[in-house]
Amino acid sequence: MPELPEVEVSRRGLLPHLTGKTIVEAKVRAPRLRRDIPANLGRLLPGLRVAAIERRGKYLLFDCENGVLLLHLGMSGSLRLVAPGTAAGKHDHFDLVFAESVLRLRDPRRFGLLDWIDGDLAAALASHPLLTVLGIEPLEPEFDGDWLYRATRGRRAPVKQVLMDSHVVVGVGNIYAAESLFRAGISPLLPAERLSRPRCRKLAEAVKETLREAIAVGGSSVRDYVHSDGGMGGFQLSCAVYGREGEACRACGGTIRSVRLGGRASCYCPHCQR
DNA sequence: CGTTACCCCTGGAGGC
DNA sequence: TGCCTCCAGGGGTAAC
Repeated sequence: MPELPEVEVSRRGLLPHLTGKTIVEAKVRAPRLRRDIPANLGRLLPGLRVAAIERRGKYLLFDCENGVLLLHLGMSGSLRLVAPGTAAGKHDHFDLVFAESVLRLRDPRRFGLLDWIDGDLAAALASHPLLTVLGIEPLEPEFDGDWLYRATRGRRAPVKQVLMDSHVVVGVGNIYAAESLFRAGISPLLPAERLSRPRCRKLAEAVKETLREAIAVGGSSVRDYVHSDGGMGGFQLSCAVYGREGEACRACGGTIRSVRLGGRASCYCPHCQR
C-alpha cells in the first residue's frame, strides 16, 4: 500500500501532534504481523519521549532518544490518531498512548512490521539489517540521471522492476513506478540497461516530480490507506495509467494496457511509452 | 551477482 | 445467499 508519499504524508501528519510528547502506554493488542511485534514494547516504551519522527524509504522511525521504534506499513497498514478510549477494531494491532491522543496501527493483511532498535537514530540507520540494505532516497539530490544511469548498467530486468527494487531506490512502489514511467515516456518493459543517459535523466526527474506531487496532494488512497486524521489522499484521481487498464490514455487517446511484471500488474500506454 | 517464482495474509469484487 | 477464483500501495527467501 503505502509508498514513499503515503509514509511521508503520515509522518508530516503526526509530527505536530507527537513531537516532544511522552509515551504513557504501549498496547500490543494483536502481535502477529510479518514478524511478531516485540512483546517487551509494553514495558520498554512508557516514559520515553518522542524526540523526532523520521522516514527512510517506506519505514517510519520514531526517535525515542535512547532507542528507535521502527515501523513499516506493508501493503495495508495505516496509522491514525484517535481520542483516548476509542474502541479498537479487529485489525488494530498496536496503540501508542499519549496523554491527549492515541496513535493506532491498523493492518488487515499483516505485512507490516514493528521493531525496537537500541541506540540513537544514526546508529539504528547504520546497523539495523532491514535499513542497511536500502538503496538511495529518490528525493535526495544525489539521485539523478547520472546516478540512475550507473545503477542500471548490467541490469537486463525490465526498468519498472529495477525502479521498484528497494535495494536500488527506496519508496517507489507499483503506483509511482507506473506513473513515473508514463511521465518519462518509457515502457515499463524496457530492459533497464538499454536506457540512454538522457532517458535516465528524464526518468529520475519524473520520479522526483511524481513523488513530490503525490505528497503535495496527500498521497493515494486506493484501498486501505488513510491519513492520520482519517482523511483520504487525492493522487489516485490524477493517475495517468495506474488502475486504468482498458481506459483511454489522456495524452493520445489510445488504450492503456496491463502486463504482469514480477507478479505485479503494470499499466502503461504502448503509444506514449517506448 | 541478477533474476524469477513463491510465500506471507485478509478482504473485496465478480463469476456462477 | 454462498462458494470459488482472482486481485490488491510490499518485501523476504530460496533456487536457478
